[in-house]
Amino acid sequence: MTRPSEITRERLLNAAERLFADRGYEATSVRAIVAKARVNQAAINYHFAGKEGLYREVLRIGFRALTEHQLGHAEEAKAMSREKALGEFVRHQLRPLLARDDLSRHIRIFNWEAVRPTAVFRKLVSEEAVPFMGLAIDLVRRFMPKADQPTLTVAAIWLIGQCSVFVRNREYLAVPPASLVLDEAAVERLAGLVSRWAVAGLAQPA
Amino acid sequence: MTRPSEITRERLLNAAERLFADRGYEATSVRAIVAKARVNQAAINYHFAGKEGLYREVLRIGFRALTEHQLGHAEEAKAMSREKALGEFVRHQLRPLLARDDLSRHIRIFNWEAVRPTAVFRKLVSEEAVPFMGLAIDLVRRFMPKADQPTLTVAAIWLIGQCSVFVRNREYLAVPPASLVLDEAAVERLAGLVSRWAVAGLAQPA
DNA sequence: CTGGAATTCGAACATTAGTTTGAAAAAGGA
DNA sequence: TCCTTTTTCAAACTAATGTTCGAATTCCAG
Repeated sequence: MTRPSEITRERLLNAAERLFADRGYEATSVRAIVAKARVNQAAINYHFAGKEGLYREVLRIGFRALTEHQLGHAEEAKAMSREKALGEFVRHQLRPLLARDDLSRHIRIFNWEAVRPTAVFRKLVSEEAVPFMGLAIDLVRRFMPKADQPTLTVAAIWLIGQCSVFVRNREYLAVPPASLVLDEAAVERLAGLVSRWAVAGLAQPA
Repeated sequence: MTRPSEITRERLLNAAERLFADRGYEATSVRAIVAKARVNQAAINYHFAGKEGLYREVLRIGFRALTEHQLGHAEEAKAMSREKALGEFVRHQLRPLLARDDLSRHIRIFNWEAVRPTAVFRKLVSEEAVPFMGLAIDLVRRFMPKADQPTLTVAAIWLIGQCSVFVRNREYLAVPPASLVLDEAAVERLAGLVSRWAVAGLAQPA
């Protein structure tokens, strides 16, 4: 495990994660990545055997971080009321609106995948059998304990959909007609609104 | 207005509309379009002055068809209860899940634009000042008559978001874990679920 | 040190993209 | 029919993409 090569690897992963989060896989060129990482053109192919390999690695890191983050919160979520747990979930999903950290970037990359899944992503999901929607399904189950699996899945997709629409349209929330400021207070308010609406929908009698 | 050239134009518009609806603007190549339309490579540039021009025309047609369709239903919507009106709106938004007609393709193209607006789209919207979300805002206003404009806009985005997530992920609803069949009855059921959930969210006291 | 392996580098490669070109063909009014 | 305009066509062009190449450089155990 030599040191200098690790630096190049790390820079590539870092730069790629940001660009993929901003523009998605296809719209991100290897030249843009190596420029941002300030490494040589051929570095991606040397270290990751191509653009796909680099993306696969970025996805893997994202998977790990997200599942870790979720597992870390799964226990406390169980202790909360279902309403509070859903509120936390929504707040977590809307995090990219405010923060520019690793976790937000991972969520944004997965939002791109929700729009048009890449072959890399689908393969990775099938291989690692990641419980991608597991948390969301567990969550909605607490509101609909007697629902069947398809209904639960639909409800989970529905829940995720109403969060991701804001994340994806981030830039357009700030301009008219929405004209949101998107500071901490505003995102908090937004999370509160969406949570209340979602809870009301899920909690109603079937 | 000569006749044979109109045929080529029409074939291009038709083929382009389908491909843009399936894959979005960037992922659709002019070579794919001319192949599907069975016209010459240079035809797009001759008739529409480039790929962008062709797309602009497709968008214009979509705008017109959708606003017409909406205006046609606006009157009856006002006569309905707000719950019924929202149900119709959701059913309309989910139409691409089932039908493969013009209207569905237009909705799907605008779903692509909701993900990552093209320059063409933004220019067209600003030029023609299309009341794109007007109907959705009117709709949610009936549930929240006292809300301010930003809140109404957020609610409208929220409503559209929870429909479009299903349209965009159409292919993945059919496979596990969702395993939906997506026949007429299933889409009807889905529209019913989403409507009820949305109504419950919007109708609750602020 | 030092010699072989690992890594970096600039250049070139093959492919695909949208567009342009100029000649050929078709169309249609006089 | 003739002649001009419109439309089609095959081919080439320019730019951008991901990848490969071989030489140069750096690294590090012996």
